[in-house]
Amino acid sequence: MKVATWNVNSLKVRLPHVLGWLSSNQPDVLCLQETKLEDSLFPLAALQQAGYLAVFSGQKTYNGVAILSRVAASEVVYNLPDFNDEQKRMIAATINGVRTVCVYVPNGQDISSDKYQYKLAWLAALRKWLKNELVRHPKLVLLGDYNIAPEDRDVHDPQAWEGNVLVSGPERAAFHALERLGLRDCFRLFDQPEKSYTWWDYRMLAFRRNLGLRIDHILISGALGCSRCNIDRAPRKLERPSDHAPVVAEIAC
DNA sequence: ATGGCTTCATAGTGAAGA
Repeated sequence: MKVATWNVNSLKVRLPHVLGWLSSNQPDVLCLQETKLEDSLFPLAALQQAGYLAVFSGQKTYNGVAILSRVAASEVVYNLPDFNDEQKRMIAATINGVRTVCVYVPNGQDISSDKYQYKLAWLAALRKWLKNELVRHPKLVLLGDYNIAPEDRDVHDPQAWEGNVLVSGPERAAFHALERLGLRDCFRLFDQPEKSYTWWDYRMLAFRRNLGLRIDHILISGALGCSRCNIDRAPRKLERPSDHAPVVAEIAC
């Protein structure tokens, strides 16, 4: 099963890119983040025409997540249970017998801000919920924009980023706590090119200079295997791109 | 260079992202 995750930074603006990417790559599942669309505006018809069904949880202006799939999704959960959250950042569904969890982890803005505390609380709630979810669904994949670069090699300039959100100790500890639930980072199961990133700032010609971070990830539970995982930089080269690139993995039961 | 883009809300600028 080919699965992918992509922070599209507005599905309204990026719909042509998404449709083009689906057509060229033919994934079984594509998780989207930052759709920035109310549910009533979700482009179901256009996606259906491309051969995909969708479940989604969106809001105006910010956040919003969706799971596109060739076959129907079941047992859909919207938002983290037991975590009071206005922001639409999680959707989970079972597809082909695999529990598929799509997340848009808070950015955190700055380690001194309330948003950083919200980010850490959100990650703790995610971990707590996943621990139970893994008991009920041993075959589980967690895809999304984690807004965490797990290691220094995931950062173009670790010194410049030191002390910043996305790389701080507590955020990385939260990522490794997910790994301690038995989840494995598909990307690091294989030899990968050095300086592999999934996000590049729109400013400073960052993409052209490859000044990026690897913050979008696909984690799989122990009951699943992975035969391939890569970052697709192609959509980042298009006109009016998202600032994130898709991550793709081939997983098997 | 505490930002050099981009999106979205708006109707001239400001928040937020990462």
